[in-house]
Amino acid sequence: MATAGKPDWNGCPTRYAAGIVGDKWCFLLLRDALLHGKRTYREFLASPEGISTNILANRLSKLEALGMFTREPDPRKASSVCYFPTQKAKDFLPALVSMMVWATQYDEVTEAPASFAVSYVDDPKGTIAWYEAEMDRVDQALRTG
Amino acid sequence: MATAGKPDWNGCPTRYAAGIVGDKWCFLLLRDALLHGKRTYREFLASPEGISTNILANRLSKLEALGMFTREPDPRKASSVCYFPTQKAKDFLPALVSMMVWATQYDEVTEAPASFAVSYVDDPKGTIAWYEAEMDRVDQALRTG
DNA sequence: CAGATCACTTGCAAAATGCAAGTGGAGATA
DNA sequence: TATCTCCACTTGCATTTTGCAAGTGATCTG
Repeated sequence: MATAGKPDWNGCPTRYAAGIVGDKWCFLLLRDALLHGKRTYREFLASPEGISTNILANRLSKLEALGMFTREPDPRKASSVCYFPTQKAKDFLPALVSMMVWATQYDEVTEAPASFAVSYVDDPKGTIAWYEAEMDRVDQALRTG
Repeated sequence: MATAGKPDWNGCPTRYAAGIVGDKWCFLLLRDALLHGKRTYREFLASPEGISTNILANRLSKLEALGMFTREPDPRKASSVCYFPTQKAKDFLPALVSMMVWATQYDEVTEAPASFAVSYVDDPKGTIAWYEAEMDRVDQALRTG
C-alpha cells in the first residue's frame, strides 16, 4: 500500500540505530568513512574533533564487531591497516545525508553551503549516488594498490 | 543543478548532528517524542531502555537549550509539565525515519515488520506525513486541554 | 489536612573518557 | 647488521559521566 498506517511493533528499530549512531565517536567515524573517504587509523585520528588513540582503537573494533567496517592490510603497505566500510555501513549513507540536510538548516555555524540542501531536495538520489560513487572510487583505488 | 557535485566545506554539518544525536539518550528521547507521541517526564521515563531520573532531567534541559523541545505546563494539570517538540525537532523526522529503515534492514532482533521499509520505499513522503499528522494530533489534543 | 503524585535533586560507587607515555613489529636507512 | 622511524595500538592514571537509590518541595486528591 502507498499510504502508511500505524506501525504496531514494540521494540522500535531506532533502538538498534541508537546503539551505533548514539555514540558521538562512532557517528563521526562513520561520517569520515562514508563522506570523507577515510580508511586508515591515521586518517581517522586526524579528524578535527580530536579523538584520542585508545578511544579510536576501541570504536574501530566496535564498528568492526558490528559489521560496519572490515579490517584489512593496506594494499599499499602491508604493515599498515585499512578499515573499509561494509555494505551495511554504506547503506547508512541516506540516513547520514538526511541528517546533514537537517543540520545544514539549523546549525548557524555550519560551513556547508545552502546549495547542498537545495541540490539534495532537488535530487536526493543523485546526491547519494555521488557519495556512493566517491566511496567506490576510493576503495577501488586502494584495493588495486 | 540536478546533479550533485563535490561539496567543499571544511566543517561538516554532521558534527552538529553528532552533538545532539550522538548521544544515546537524546536520540531515544527524540524518538519517543517524534515517533511515540511522548510529551511528559513520566512518559519519557517509562521507556523500555530505562533512563534514570537524573539523566532524563539533564537531557530534557539539554534538548530544551538546543531548541528541540519547549517546556510548558501541562494543560490538563497545571502542576505537571509537557515537553513539546519544536519545528526543529519535527524537521528531524525524515532523518529518524531514514535510520529506522536502515535498522529494520540490519537488526535481526528488530520487531518492525518488513512491510514498514517497503511502504517507506514505496511512499517516503506519505510515511513521514503520517508521523507528522500523528504528532500534530497529539499536540492539538494536549494544547486544547 | 493526610497522603499521593509530580518533577526533579543529591550522594555516591562504578564505568567511561581524555591525556600522556610506552610497546612491539615492520620497513627504511647507514 | 644495527639503528631509526613509522605504525597501530596498549597502559596507567586523573577527571568526568553515568546509574542507582534515596530524598525534596510543590501541588493535587480524598
